[in-house]
Amino acid sequence: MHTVIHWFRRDLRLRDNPALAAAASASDGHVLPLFILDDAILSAPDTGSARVAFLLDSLRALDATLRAQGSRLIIRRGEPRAVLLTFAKQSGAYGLYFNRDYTPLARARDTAVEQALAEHGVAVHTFKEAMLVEPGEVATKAGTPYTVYTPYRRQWAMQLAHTALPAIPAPRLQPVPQAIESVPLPSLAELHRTTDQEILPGGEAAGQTRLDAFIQRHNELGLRGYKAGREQPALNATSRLSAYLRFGCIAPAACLRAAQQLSTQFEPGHPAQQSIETWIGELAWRDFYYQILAYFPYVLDGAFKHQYDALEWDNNEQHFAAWCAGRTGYPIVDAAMRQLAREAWMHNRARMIVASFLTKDLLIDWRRGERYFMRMLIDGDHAANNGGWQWAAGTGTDAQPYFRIFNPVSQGQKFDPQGAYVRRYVPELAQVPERYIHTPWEMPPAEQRRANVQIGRDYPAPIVAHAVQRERALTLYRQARADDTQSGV
DNA sequence: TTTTGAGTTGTTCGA
DNA sequence: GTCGAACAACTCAAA
Repeated sequence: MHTVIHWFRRDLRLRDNPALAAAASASDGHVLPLFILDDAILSAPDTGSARVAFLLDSLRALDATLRAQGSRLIIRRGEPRAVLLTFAKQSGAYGLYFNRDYTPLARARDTAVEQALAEHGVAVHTFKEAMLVEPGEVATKAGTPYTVYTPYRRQWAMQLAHTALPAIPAPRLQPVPQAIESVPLPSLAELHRTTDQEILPGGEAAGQTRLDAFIQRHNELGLRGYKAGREQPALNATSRLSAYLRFGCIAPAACLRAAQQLSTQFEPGHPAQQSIETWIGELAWRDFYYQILAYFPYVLDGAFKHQYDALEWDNNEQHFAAWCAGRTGYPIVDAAMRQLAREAWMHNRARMIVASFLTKDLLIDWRRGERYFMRMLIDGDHAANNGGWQWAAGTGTDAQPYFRIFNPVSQGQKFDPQGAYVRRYVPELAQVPERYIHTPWEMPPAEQRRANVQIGRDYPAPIVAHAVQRERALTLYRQARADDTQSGV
């Protein structure tokens, strides 16, 4: 026997999978494809049902693809280290292959696994897959990790410029011996979960189809029009690949390759080039925040800039509940929160608006919002979610954001000018005239009657006054900085 | 070592 | 309505 194990984790695909390809070539296709349902993750408060549903769907798709070529996905349940030890012993595998993960918990888990298996004579091989440029591959001249995006991005691009990204085909795998047991893939209900959220179809084929469509679309809804279209949450002008990237249904390398390939079809200086660059920048942001988390794991518990741990939040529970429910009285905020509840996904512009609103208007601790997002989002990713929230809260890596307090009215007017996004997700306001769509509380009573909505009854009046809260937030942040200077940290 | 330029995504005020 | 300046001071990265 010369069997090896490929441990699927966040790489639920066959193509462009370096660990899987290496496992197949080392074993002449005698690969045992394994996924471990880890109860610690499944029952974590951060783990929402939408994400579990997407995971299960992706696992089903993976199993179907494997079966089509005579193999199958082996499912086990339990603590990964113990499961892998038993599984390696039972199967007689001499090697374990997996792609690297970078969150603190994942790294601790993987180190323990490597150690335990090495002690039992199983060689462990790990690969770069989830990131395009790993921590350590770029550093400042001083040898420190980058904490500012722009210079990071420059180096990141230089690094990639002399890295080949050849497509890795799906390997041919030999059938898994009958004797190898697998637990059946549980349903969502069997995991004691339900969701009424509209979940995207999981799996490699669905992800690839989505990427192809985004690359090929010729109007402002595709990659070539991304730079302009991406700013309007009412348009489906983003790739919406986040969940597929989150679970590795699509490879970041495949995304970059597709973008670079499209770029060759346009002259330098063509407007499409800017769109392509902007979108590649999003892949760089992803790596940037992974890298920040890898080097500064404390960001999961507190502010990247320590002085902002001292912020004295209001943390008003009723305000938090209203924010979650999409009943703040600010239409763009409420539309976004209802999109999240309905679709387990939110447009990126909208994420910034609601995050700014929670922290700067409601003065609620960004970690409350971070946790809620993690629970609700189909693409919830610890690194990216944390980075986004810290950015919005002004506690993160960005250098000068203290005055960047979004005005929920002007953001709405700027990025949802006709109110199409608001009308789609806040049906109470569907008939409100354009003039009032982002300020419904200013509608005279007669106008409210015509629009079939009474503010304060059918739709809330604003729960806070933006101008007042903005000043309070500025004072709060000023205070935290002043305290910090005084304490001499 | 010291210095210099710059920092994802904004808002408001006053001319 | 449009436009430019102001909004703290600080830290990072590189020369």
